[in-house]
Amino acid sequence: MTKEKVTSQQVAQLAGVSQSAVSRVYTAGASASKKTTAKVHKAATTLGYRPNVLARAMVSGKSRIIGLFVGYLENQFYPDAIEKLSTQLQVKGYHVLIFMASKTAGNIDSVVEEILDYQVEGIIVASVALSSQLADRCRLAGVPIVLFNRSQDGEGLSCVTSDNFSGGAKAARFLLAGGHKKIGYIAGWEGASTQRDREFGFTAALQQAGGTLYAREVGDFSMEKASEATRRMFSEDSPDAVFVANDHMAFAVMDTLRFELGLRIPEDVSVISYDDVPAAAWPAYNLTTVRQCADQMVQETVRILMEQIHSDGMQGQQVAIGSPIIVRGSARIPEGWE
Amino acid sequence: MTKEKVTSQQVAQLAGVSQSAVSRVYTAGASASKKTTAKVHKAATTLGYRPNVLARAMVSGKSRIIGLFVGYLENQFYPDAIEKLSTQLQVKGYHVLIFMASKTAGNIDSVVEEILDYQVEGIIVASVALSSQLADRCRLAGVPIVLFNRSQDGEGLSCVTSDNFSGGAKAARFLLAGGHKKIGYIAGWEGASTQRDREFGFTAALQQAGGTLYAREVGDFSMEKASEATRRMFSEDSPDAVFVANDHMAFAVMDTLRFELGLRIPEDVSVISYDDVPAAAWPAYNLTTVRQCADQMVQETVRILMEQIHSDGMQGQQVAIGSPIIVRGSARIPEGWE
DNA sequence: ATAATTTTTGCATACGTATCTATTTTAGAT
DNA sequence: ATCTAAAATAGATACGTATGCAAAAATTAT
Repeated sequence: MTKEKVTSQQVAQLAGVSQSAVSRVYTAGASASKKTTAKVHKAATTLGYRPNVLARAMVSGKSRIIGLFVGYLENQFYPDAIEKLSTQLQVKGYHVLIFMASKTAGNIDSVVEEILDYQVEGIIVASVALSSQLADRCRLAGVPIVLFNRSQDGEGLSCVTSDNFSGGAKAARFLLAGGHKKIGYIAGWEGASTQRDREFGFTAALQQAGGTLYAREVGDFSMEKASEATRRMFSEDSPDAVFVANDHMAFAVMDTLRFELGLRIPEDVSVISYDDVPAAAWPAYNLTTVRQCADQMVQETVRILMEQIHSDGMQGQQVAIGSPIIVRGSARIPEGWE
Repeated sequence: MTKEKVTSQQVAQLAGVSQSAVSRVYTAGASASKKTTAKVHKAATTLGYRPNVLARAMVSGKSRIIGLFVGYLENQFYPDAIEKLSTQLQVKGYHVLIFMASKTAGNIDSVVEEILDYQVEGIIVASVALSSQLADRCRLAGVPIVLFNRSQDGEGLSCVTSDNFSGGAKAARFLLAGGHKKIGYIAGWEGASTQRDREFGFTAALQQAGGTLYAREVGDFSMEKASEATRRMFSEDSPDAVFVANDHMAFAVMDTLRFELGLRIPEDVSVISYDDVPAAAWPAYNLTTVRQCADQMVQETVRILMEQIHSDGMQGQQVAIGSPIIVRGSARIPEGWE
């Protein structure tokens, strides 16, 4: 490889100025006369010079890198979020270094260390739980963390979620208003705050209406396990409606209900879930679901992260974005539902 | 933020050795006695020291960063590939800095410049075409490029694709063997090599069998446009089979055929496509499709990239991975198909 | 025109690490 | 124990940039 590294030194020489002058031309808010700026720019373009971000990071302490720690991308919600996160951060001059938690030999701890090795200015953790030890480690290193789509009590960590509790409650009220009496729930992975809060909200609203959960199975946010959960739940005394903890599982649930158990949706059983990923709108599923507004969640995540980066010792912020129910055709629509 | 930066200098002091000794302990293949190594490790753990990747990058010229340039993540094939790419590179000690091409204000050129600013050791370009000017720019900077799921003639660029030509031909032969006479094609974005090669292979196999394309519409790899294309194609003299340039569009095509046009699949019309993304296996679609083996493609991509990084002035390599047809239920299965 | 400011500039240094060089220590051979 | 070869070490330097400081130039006020 023909490494031709153009440095500020070379530009300075060609432009007939000092290296520091070149640096100042490329540093926002530094003083440089119009004449020098012009000379430097001309020399820079002829040489094809661009500042080395890494060298800049060394001396300034600002790497312009955000570490993104993500568990898996199978659930469409995450690629969608990554795309939005990356795009928004790109606009602000930051870039995303991605770290997969999943199939790595190393455990979560070692991945966090790897992130810190890159001197990231902030970390976004999506769909992964962080030990308080790791959180402390980052705090000590002065690297702010924002949890995306997970909340965590007691750590003072910033997090952005949808309002899972009220979203779950909305799902319950929708099914109740539709006249359902035997309502089941297929849970996600029980270690997840999203799972917990959605279920709490759902059962709370059921109980408030004098109802109770008719059946419950666990699908672990996996399609395969959701299918199995569905088979168990509908082996006898089938529910007439089921709330699934996220869309990703709901697709498996619907497929199992229709193609294995021969049930019609929503005539025989109503299905409602959570997220509103793109596929939920596909006619094959036409899924009634509680929308998790990725745009707003991303926006808040970026906002908090920027605030934490630019101010010292910020308090953690917990944000929950409103989650509207999107009525489609997979669940019986209550009479006069506006 | 309480910035506590632990440096090799501090470790050296605590361990009672020189800074260069600390460096050598953390550098593979450098000489350090067992005693020193032990002392350094002890001091490092008490202080919580880890080498600064950026500083290391400065002097060694190795950033351990791979730039990933990606167009959009809506098509499930890409998140899947990203996950695999990131995981494999992570194992090799590299990490992925992601750049979205899509909704950025800046054009492709400026994004490539941004990538180079980070002194990446290599670039993977997924689903984006690169001007020869940009390719030259990277060559000049000594940064190897591998095109993922795109090929480009005449540039000497490395690329990894599936064997789109033979894959397209397989699709044609499958439909022909199924007795179809009126075969349509819904094309992807016509600037894409994948689109072109799949169509070439498909029509070549049709012609070899004495057949010809009955209808052709363009869907631009977008679900919405694919739906429109389907409506046009089936407005009169409907085909009895259709090859769709990728799964992502095929879902829209199937939904349109079933829910708008009231056609049964495969009884009224056979649908076959390309990629085999996870959703293709979902019972709602149960799509017969040509598999693009993401695992092998990723493996080859990483292999080529590593070769280019570790050897000077490598020739570009073009790899096409075999693409088997995955028979499911969306297209009539020929008699006696093995 | 001179003095008082402000702006611009070059020089030197620092960021945290790897690596070259010369020196010292250790091990091996006699 | 002495000499030789090998291994380990400390010191110095370099990577490419930003920035504090003092000097120089440009601007403004008198």
